[in-house]
Formats: sequence, structure tokens, C-alpha cells
Amino acid sequence: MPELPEVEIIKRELSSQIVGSTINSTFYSGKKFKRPIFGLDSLKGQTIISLKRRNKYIVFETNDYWLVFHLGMTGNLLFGTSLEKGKHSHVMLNIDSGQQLLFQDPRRFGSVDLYSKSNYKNYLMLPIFNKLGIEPLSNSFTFESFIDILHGKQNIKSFLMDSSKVCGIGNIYACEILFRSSLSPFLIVDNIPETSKTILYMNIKNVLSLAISNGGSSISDFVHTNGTSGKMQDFYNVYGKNGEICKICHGLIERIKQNGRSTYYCINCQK
DNA sequence: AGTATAACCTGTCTGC
DNA sequence: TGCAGACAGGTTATAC
Repeated sequence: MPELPEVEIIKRELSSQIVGSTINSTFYSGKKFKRPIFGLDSLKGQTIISLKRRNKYIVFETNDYWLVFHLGMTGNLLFGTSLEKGKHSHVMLNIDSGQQLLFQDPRRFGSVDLYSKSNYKNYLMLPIFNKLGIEPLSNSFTFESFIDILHGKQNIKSFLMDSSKVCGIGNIYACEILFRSSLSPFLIVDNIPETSKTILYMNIKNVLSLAISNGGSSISDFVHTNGTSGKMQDFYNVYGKNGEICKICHGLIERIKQNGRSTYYCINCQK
């Protein structure tokens, strides 16, 4: 569901509302997730100190713990008063203001992990972050750092979605970044022309930033923490547009499969 | 070592 | 109307 922009938006919205609050009680549906969810009871009495984002994870820092959410494909985090639990409500935090944070996830591809700060002083050291690559909107993502990792026999579409290289880019924004860069999704990373590398680098940053400023993409599931929608989907050039005509060159937009995922691209202007 | 595939789940849509 | 199959924004263990 959410890629970097959507997760960043949720983090920002929650930061302004929930930091400084104390957790009164917690709820867990008991449903099975890919990693077991346990220990939430120990959050009782903990105050939320700050929120972080790494890749597509949201980290809640409390006095003694790191509480880490991943929304998977269909997860969302809602914040409000008297939220009602439904079939797919899996975790709820009741805070001292009388409000609740509710994690819902029909497919249960998401995750909720709790780590003790006595074991991990810095959230960046958490084991789930071990193999993550560079944050594309951070200052450390320079053109030089991008060139350093821009190698391999993968196609460029798979590369962009490989979180061990550059993290946070999912299927939608990978397609949109390649379109804006006029690059074929089939292009092998080692064969990317020199002149295209700068363009690709800039488009990674531009597309993700544009998505954030447009409130993220709302396709089926994604909503903000107050239930409202983003509007980035109105700015898609190729994603979900197979059979339509490219607005730049009037070529045909096709859907193909790469590594088990749909890729949408203009057969004419992406070479 | 690096890359591709299968598996984890439920809901929705398409075509017969 | 029913049903099978494909597909969906992600990650990761396993296989090659």
C-alpha cells in the first residue's frame, strides 16, 4: 500500500498530534502476522517521545521502547476519538487524551514490532533495518552516492524497488520515476547511459517529493490518519493506465510483468 | 554474492 | 448467480 511518501505523511501527521501523549492501554487482535506481535502490554504508562521513519517503517520512540509499524500492502494507521474496531483492526493504543491510534490491515502483510531501548540505543540499529539502503530524501543521498550503488545486472525497475539499494520506492513510484526519466523498465542497470543517470537521480527525489506535497496516493486503501485521501494519483502518467495514450508522445501505455510485479510504461518514449 | 521466485493473506474484479 | 483465476501499494526465506 504505502510507499515512502505515504509513510512520511502519516509520520508527520501523527507527530504533531501524539508526541507527548502517554499510553493508557493497548489492544491486539491476536491474529497471526508474518512476525509475532507481543509485549504491547509493556507500553502501558509509556510516553511517546518522538516519531521516526526509516524506509516504509514508522518508529514510535517511548521512554523505554521502540514501537515499529509497517503497513504492508493494505495497512493504515488512524488517529482520533472513539474509533470503532472492525474485522481488520489489529492493534490499538489508547492514549491519555482519550484518543486512539488504530492499526488496521486486511491482508496482514504489515508488521508491528517492539524493541527495548536498553538493547538498541539507536533505532537505526534495529535488526529489521540491517539490510536497508540509502534514504532518497536524506542529505546523504548525493549524486555521487547514487553512482556508487548504481551497478548490477538487474533491470532498472527491480533496482529502484530494491530497498537494499535505495529504499522507500515501491511499484507505483518506480513506474512513474522511469517514465519521467524516459527510461525503459527493461534497461539493465550497468547499461544506463551516463547522461540518463543525473536525470534518474533527480526524478527519484522529485517524484517522491511531489507525492508528499500532494498528500500521497490514495488507491483503494490508503488514507491519512484522519481518514481523508491524498491526490497524487491524479498526477500519474503511467501507473494503472495500460491501454491509454501517453500524454507526451501519444504512444501506447502497456502493462507487463517484471519479477512478479506489474510494470506500466510508454512503449514509445521510454527507451 | 547477487538475483529471481514463492510464500505470506484477504478482498475485489473479470470472464466464463 | 456462481465460481475460478488474476490481481493488488511489500517483504523475506529459499532457490538458483
